[in-house]
Amino acid sequence: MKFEAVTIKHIAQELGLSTSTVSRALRDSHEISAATKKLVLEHAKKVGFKPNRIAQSLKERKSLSIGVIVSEIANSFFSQVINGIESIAYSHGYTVIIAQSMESADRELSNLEYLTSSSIDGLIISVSAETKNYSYLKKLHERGLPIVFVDRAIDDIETHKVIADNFKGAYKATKHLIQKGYKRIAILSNNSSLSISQERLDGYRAALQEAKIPVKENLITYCDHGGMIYAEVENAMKTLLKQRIKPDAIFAGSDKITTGCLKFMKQKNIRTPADLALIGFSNTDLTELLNPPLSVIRQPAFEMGQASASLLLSLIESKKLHTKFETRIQSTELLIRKST
Amino acid sequence: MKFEAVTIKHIAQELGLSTSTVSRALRDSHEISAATKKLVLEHAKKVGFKPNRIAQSLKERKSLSIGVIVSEIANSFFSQVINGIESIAYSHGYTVIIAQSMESADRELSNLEYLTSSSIDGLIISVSAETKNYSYLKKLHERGLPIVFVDRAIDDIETHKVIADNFKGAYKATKHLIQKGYKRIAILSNNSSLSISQERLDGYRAALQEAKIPVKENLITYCDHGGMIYAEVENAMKTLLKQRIKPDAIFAGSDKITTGCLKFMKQKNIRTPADLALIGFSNTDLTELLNPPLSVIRQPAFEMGQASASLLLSLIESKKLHTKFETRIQSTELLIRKST
DNA sequence: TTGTATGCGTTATCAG
DNA sequence: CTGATAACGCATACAA
Repeated sequence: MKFEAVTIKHIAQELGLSTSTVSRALRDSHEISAATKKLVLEHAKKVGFKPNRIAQSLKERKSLSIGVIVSEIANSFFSQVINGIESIAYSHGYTVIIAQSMESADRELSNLEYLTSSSIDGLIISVSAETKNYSYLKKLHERGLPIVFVDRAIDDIETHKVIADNFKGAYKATKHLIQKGYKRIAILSNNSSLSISQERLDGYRAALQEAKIPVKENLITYCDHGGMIYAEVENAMKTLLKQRIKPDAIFAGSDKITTGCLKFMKQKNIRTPADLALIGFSNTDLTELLNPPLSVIRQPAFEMGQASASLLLSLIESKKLHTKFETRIQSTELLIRKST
Repeated sequence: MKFEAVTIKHIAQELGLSTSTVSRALRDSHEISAATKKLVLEHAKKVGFKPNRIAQSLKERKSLSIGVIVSEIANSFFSQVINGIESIAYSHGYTVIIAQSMESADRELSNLEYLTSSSIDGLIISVSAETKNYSYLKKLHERGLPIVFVDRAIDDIETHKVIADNFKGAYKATKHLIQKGYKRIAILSNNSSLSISQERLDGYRAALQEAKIPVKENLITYCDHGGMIYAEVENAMKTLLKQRIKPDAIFAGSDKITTGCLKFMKQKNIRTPADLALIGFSNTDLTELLNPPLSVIRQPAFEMGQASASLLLSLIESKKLHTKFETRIQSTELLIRKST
């Protein structure tokens, strides 16, 4: 900050003490007399002293701050995750530094370099859909940076991963559609290189196979940026609807894809479920207000954020980030609503 | 970060140079020979040198980071604002530190104290609905901390304020309801101590007065936490609907209040606009997908975030934060949709 | 063109 | 119990 802040030195001068005495008094050291402590503490409060965290960080080699990289803040799933992270971090005296990759591997890398130039104690990341080369991230981890993955993880890096049960979510959603009598269930998947996409596809396939419905490859489409670009969804839908035998139900593989589908269907005047059934991942609470309300798979985003932050803080404090590695899975709920 | 990072000192030793030479070479100083520069730069790249931002901050007395305090991250309006802020900050090499007040004055103060302990170069804040005492904020500003208000400002503090045209937005929305023939238009306002609430109420009153419709105080209700607590909205709605002469239209004064109203009406099976018309502030794109689509007043949240960040950065760089003070108003759009 | 010394604010070590 | 001093990593005024 530009403005003149009160430092330990000022207090020391004004009180005729040494900086070390003041420092110790402020930290409530046992080797300082009660009288001096009282004097220093009262004066410090009076002049509004706040220890300079930057100087503390430099000395202690930690910053009491954690970095968070998500694909997009203005995405209800991620904003809820961040909310959870912030709530835990706040209660432990940590600052949260936010960056967004906008699904770009370049931006992700640049954010990574920036955040890790000795200014964060740990990192929570949901990798971008575009990321193929994670050697930099891996190197950071090997060099000792505590990392926790949330939602989108990299299997190669052995650390905590906080992921919803994507397989089960997708399985249940698909099964639900099957039970409703739908036979030609198409899926608009997120980028195929993401682990969550694979898990969701697996769940989708499993449900179909269980019902002895053949998995048709032409009913599987991909939105490489997770629907962040509406045209992706539009193209996928158009392709699907152009086929000789059209799908009778759609399974949307991400939050943005779900809203994209809704938008598309609205535009084309395709009613759900009458003309085409729709189900998808979604974390916005407005889906229940639609008419008819939309059944969705909701991820426990807030809780996932909280879990990631707790795990990260424990990694930071224990410093044993390679020894006890575990994956936490939190379950996803399928919210069945009238429409689908 | 815990792991051993490469410092200037290491490079200097390995190259048999002094730290100052290395430092200057890295900063491309003109007083360093091309040969040395090349040597240093190449070696630095090879060993993956990243300047320690904490040390730089301590030295330069600035941190290249800005603090952001909003009431709640997982609120579409604010997450869009943050998105805008981050996009500008990123392109200027600044880090964004996020904190949320959850509409609590206490949390706001504690966040403020934390962020300003010499670790941010400037602050963008949307004050909490609960905040009455802003003396701490004012003191910070007087002591030289660059501040920009976004959406919710404090008039007393003379600095940039990025605010949508709330008066016009509310005026247009109310006028629209009047033109549709509604006569008993109720308003669910945000906390009355917020400037935006007053502006919106003024717009509401102006439209009514222009149409010679008397302003009835019993049609004006307040949700003190801006609808963050659903019970607030529920109570307000129940109160309104219990009156002898019920309102025929509702004007919701914030994002959360709007969704709260939608939820309430859904629960009680009150159709809009058939039973009760609804219009409100909202920044979620799902409102257009409702059936019928909901007319809303949308704030240019992303742009407001961008504007705040630009203004803040100019304040930080010019350092003349008290000399040229101005308020930027960005207009709000009223999205007229089928339903209302 | 390069090196030496100093300080940013804090804490820790070592004396006193 | 308290004080002087060094150190964290970097940048710069001052010497050379």
